Amino acid sequence: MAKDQADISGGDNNHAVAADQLRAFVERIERMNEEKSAIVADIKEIYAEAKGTGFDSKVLRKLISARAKDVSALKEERAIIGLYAAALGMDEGIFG
Amino acid sequence: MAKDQADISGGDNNHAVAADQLRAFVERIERMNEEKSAIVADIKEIYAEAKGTGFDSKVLRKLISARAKDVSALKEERAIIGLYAAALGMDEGIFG
Amino acid sequence: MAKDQADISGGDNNHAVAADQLRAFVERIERMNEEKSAIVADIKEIYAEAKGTGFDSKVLRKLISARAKDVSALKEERAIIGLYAAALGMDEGIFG
Amino acid sequence: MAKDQADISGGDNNHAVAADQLRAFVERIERMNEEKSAIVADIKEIYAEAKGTGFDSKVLRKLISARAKDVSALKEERAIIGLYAAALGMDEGIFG
DNA sequence: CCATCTGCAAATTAAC
DNA sequence: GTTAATTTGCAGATGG
Repeated sequence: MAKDQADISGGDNNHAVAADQLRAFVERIERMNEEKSAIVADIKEIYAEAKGTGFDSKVLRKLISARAKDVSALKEERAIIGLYAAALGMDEGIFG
Repeated sequence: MAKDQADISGGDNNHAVAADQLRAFVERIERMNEEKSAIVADIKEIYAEAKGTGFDSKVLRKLISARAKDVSALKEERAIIGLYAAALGMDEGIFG
Repeated sequence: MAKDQADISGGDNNHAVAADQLRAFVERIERMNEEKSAIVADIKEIYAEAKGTGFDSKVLRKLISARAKDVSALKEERAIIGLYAAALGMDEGIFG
Repeated sequence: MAKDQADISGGDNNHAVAADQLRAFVERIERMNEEKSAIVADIKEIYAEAKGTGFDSKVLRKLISARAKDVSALKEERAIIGLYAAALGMDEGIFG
């Protein structure tokens, strides 16, 4: 077995070490997943609060996703310009 | 207009108030969305680190999602797929 | 068991009927999947041909996806306008 | 310019030729993309029909994707997950 | 409350 | 082999 390879195949003395490593990774990921779930719950709450204040949450969602898309659309546009510039042998740097 | 209803339509000065409220909600949600993205990126990093240590990240994901689910529900699902497979004369052993 | 429910649970005489139905659905889907794969392969071929003619396939892909996005962006825009119109109690029909 | 290179940059009359070629490639690809979309829609319809007949479409999807894969690879994967689960002291029964 | 549907995340797949 | 892109699958949200 390569030395940079975790051993979980059992039978020999590296077993425990790999199991501990595995457990550590699993715990870290599960901890982060919990944090993520908490944030998702918070976001849901804010939408509910907005709804209670009279805002249509569907419209609000569209608005926010539209704003997010504007940003990614801008990046996309620059990427396309860069590609065409490269295709034409231009210096892409001039676009910032 | 009901007093608990945000004003986003009228022709009076409540416009500004509703607009401020809306802006506040949008900012709060976008802030939380950024936090969520950061966490998702962190999780991705941990998987990468685990992979670098020799663990199979695909297997790791399946393991973690299995831990998040109810054991009896998992067994139940497998049993149903097994029934379908049997109806087709497939090797039922392959499901897990 | 409800009469509109496929029986794959075994043991009784509806077993064979449901198995035949299941097999038919599986075969239809797998047939369509094959067609889809053939089309995907064809598309790949066209890109290769374009590349052989001197076109940068990466640029070509960007061009085509940008054209596709223009169409969906228009639909999205109309959907948003419709939502706002509805929120304001307007007749959406006037937008076409 | 090499003679097998499409001209999308020069200042001469080959412009028109390259533009026509490009247009032709774009049209062919977009045509195929439409066909692909039609097939995808058809597949979706079949799943809906199967669901209407009482089959669980989620299970059906898993079944079909399993059929598309190599059986020994699937068994191998399950065995590895079992090893990981054992390292964590989980109930391995849910994987096998 | 269920069933449909959109939107997001993950897994596969292709390109380099 | 590794990153990037497409596609599939899932979960959450909305409307009946």
